[in-house]
Amino acid sequence: MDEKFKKPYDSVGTEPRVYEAWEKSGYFNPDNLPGDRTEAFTIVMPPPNANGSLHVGHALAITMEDLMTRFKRMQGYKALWIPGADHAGFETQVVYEKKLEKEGRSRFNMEPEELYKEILDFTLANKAHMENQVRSLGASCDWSREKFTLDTDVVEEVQKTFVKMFNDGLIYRGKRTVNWCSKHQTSLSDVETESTEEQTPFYTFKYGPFSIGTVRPETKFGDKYVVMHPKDTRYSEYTHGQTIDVEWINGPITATIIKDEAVEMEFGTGVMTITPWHSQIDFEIAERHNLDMEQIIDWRGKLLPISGEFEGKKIAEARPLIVEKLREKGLLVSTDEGYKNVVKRCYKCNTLIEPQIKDQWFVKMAPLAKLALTAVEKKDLVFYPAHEEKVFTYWMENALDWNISRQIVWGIPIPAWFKDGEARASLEKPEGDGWEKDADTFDTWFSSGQWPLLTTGYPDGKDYDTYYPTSVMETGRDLVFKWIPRMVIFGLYLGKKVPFKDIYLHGLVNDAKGKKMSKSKGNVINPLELTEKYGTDALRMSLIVGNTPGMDLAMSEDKVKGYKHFANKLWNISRFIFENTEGSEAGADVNEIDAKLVDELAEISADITKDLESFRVYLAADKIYHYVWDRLAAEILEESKVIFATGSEEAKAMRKVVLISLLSTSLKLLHPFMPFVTEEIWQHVPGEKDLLMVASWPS
RNA sequence: GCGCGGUUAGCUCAGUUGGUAGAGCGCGUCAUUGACGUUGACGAUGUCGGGGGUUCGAAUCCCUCACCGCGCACCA
Repeated sequence: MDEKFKKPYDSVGTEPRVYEAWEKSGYFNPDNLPGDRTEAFTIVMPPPNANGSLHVGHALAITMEDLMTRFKRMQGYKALWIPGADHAGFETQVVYEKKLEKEGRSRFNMEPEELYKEILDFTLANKAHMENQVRSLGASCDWSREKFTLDTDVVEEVQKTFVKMFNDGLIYRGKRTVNWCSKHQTSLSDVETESTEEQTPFYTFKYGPFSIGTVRPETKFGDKYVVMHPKDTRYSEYTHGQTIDVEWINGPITATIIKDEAVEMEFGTGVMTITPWHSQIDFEIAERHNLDMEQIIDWRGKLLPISGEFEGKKIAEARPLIVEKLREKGLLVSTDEGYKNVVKRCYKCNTLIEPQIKDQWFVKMAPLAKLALTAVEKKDLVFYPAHEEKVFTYWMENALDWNISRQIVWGIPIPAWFKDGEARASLEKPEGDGWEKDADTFDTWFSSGQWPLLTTGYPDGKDYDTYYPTSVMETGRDLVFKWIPRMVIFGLYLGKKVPFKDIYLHGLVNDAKGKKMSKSKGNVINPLELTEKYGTDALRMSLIVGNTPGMDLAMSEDKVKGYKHFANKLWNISRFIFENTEGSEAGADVNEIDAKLVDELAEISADITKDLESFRVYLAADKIYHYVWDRLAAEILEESKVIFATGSEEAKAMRKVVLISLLSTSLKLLHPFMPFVTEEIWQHVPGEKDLLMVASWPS
């Protein structure tokens, strides 16, 4: 028996050595796997954002994906797990801008090329760091197939997709309302904004013969349309298109009556004026009636000359002054301080989103969403937990056209060209003079939405036929309406098949008290500190056991500690077995009692297999844990002590054989969950030569 | 406002097709140098959120209410 079994299990000394052995074996790459393997099992790693360190949520994802891959690899599949990294356009640019800010710099004083170069260096350094963290979590992914969202071939394919969609009429250039962040100077998609309910004073002003309500007096300078419901009898004396002269903020204006059903008769006075440039609903009304639209607030969030004396003032500063002016003019009817309304903020900097009209590229969602809905109906997509299907369906049924233009440098350039109001999509500059390149980049989701295709070599790479569609998508629950639909849509549109069948969604990892981790609360747990202290296997078990899909997990250090004890328990079980079975090997005949022990474990193993195949990994892990501790250690080993002390030579010999068999099977069953300690012990099991990671699954 | 989830032991949570309530941690008593400084044995604590229904039987299925959490939202 090896001397090291006389000491407690040393995870720190073991893990890097074992990982190196795995990597050297080449088995992470399915092309090198032993045996005759025909069926593929593929997982694409949700590419972590290459702009920071891994958090516990990543550790959970890596663990889940790794255990699925290891299980299938042992079952004899061509198991492929493709790692990657995401440049994470806007996210990374925000991180980098904060860094610049600390250094007293600003991106607005930099040449775009210079900024791009700096962010690239920053990202690549983070990416390398992150990959090592993924390794330390035991990830058995095929590094030779790793992809980065800014790899040349990825960029090219993403751009081709844009051109194809443009030619298919699925992408259009449009002047439409966008979510504008005045701090970051870019438009944002709806999922990049956060809506919060806030208390804002609600003002009612006199507007000619009407009373109109608003929470945003600063947008009202150009309001020259007054809108009411066509069926509102209170205002039946006014007709659509009629003009009236009213006294307003900066003097008299001529207002036009508009009748539109978008107005709620019950709300306020049932009359409103509209600001099409700075409101989605107003924009829609204006479009229906072909009304003028005028910008009131500039891209920096300051008032334009139309505001007269308020020109150049920021909204927050101008609002009370405008209210005061209207009051002095006798136009303020009332102020409701307790009014609550929903405002949108930039999800990164919390700046109030200013709706603005801007020329952007939009993806026409309706026909694509329909593809996704059909796939759900046909059960081509299966959600774990099942109820997430409803969330997915809701989003697909209510999909708004998707703005994919971003006014930032950090991203994949949009291959589009403009000349005299004409817009073209093309990888090359169109023929003729005067074409100007679109300076915008794609929304990150436009590239990551194509990730299952791009990582498997769409459209004609060597892996594409074998590994697309992939088998499982494992990711966070919050991505069910952000990332999943986009992958499904691109998969169906480009690849003609759903990109994956099973969708496993894990919940959030919270702190021990169940509170969301955040830097400001100071309760963030660094996974690598836990692996140093308790071992990666212990961390992995603590993330899996009792963690049902879709449910949030409370992460307590005690739990991790408990599984460190378990790793050591397994270590000592092995020590006992190795000490008492010198010279024996599994495979010889056993008596009836011992055969029953083998059968018992075979039954448990079949049960665990079923759990794993049905994504009940939390049960599978718990079952093997209890077998090893409560059955193997507490009962079988104790009873073996008696046999070794007082039994016949024949009984002793048979018991030795069976103990090796039980240990060997237990190690296999535990391997997907606790790969390091099981692999380390496996190397000392008599008769086993190859790595445990490629041993065949017990049933 | 709409939607989704949760409510089970002190804490964190399991409970897969309805069949006399479970785990880990914590707590209490005792034992133990043992394959295990990280061990073992025994033990206590639950009207399974409230109410109603279906059923021979409900933590589990249906209805309803309450509270907690999350997501979405163009009522100015």
